[in-house]
Amino acid sequence: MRIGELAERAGTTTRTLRYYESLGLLPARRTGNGYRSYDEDDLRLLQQIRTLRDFGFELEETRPFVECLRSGHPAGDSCPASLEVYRRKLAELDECIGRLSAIRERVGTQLDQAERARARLEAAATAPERAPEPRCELTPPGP
Amino acid sequence: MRIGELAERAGTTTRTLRYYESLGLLPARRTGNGYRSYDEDDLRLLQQIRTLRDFGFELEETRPFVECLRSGHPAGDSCPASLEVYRRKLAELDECIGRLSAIRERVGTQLDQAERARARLEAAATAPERAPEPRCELTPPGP
DNA sequence: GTAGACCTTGACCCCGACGTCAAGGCCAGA
DNA sequence: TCTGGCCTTGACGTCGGGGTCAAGGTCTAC
Repeated sequence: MRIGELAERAGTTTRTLRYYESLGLLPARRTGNGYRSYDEDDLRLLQQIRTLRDFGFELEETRPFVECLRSGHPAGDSCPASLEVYRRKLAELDECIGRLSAIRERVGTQLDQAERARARLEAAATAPERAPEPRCELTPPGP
Repeated sequence: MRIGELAERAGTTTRTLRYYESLGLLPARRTGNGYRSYDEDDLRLLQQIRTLRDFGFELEETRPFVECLRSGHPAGDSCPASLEVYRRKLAELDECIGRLSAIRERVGTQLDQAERARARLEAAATAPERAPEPRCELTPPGP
């Protein structure tokens, strides 16, 4: 199948497939006229990539899974390297959730205090204290 | 005081202050020779901005707090607009934490299954199911 | 008068994962 | 033959929050 069909079947765009190819993540064979040519196995690789991306994996982190599938394993996570990525991701998720929860706590406290201050029609205290270094990206997915 | 001193006292850089000025977030007066000139109030505004940024607020989200302080209120969160931002942020945090927790769950499950499959020396099942649309940025803060 | 420590604006660079042209090649149907 | 729909490569834009020059102006101390 050609690039347009693969993109459609995987629910993505041709631009994305060319980008993956440029990373060496999903190389394509070529037909006589230079068109990219894909088969059902490529679709499976692509689905693996998209699935992991939906889980918040970076593209580079999907590479072990793709390699694993390509080397004949039945699932992308049948290989040790993939399991290692899973574990790293779990740790990352835990840390991120922990940070966000701590911030949530502090923001909630600030809101409570500020609301009470307004309710009492009193001047609020000074600015909130400086947090040590809590940064996880919070921005929701772009349009 | 001039830009260098303000930057140092706030623990940031002159570049950052010029950037904030370009956004209209922290405008500066000018002395005769064109140098930027700041006072203690500007330091307070800047501290408010940095504090909120440490909480993961985007710069635009700090604007209501800064406006609030500039209009004479004792704290940046003394104004309704600021409280509104607090509430939005709380909702955002809750959603983000929820998403990440759900993903954590799924990744954990995947890992368990894959590990058990390997332990049994059996082939794992097919690729993990497609998640609906769970994207929070997970990347840790840059260096 | 001159070093050097500050300041000015302008411009380009970074990250990730693509989106969005632009200019042109290939192929099928009417 | 021509139109329209695919495909190709290449190059630039996006977003946030600044970093990092470069070329030059200003002030203070010696």
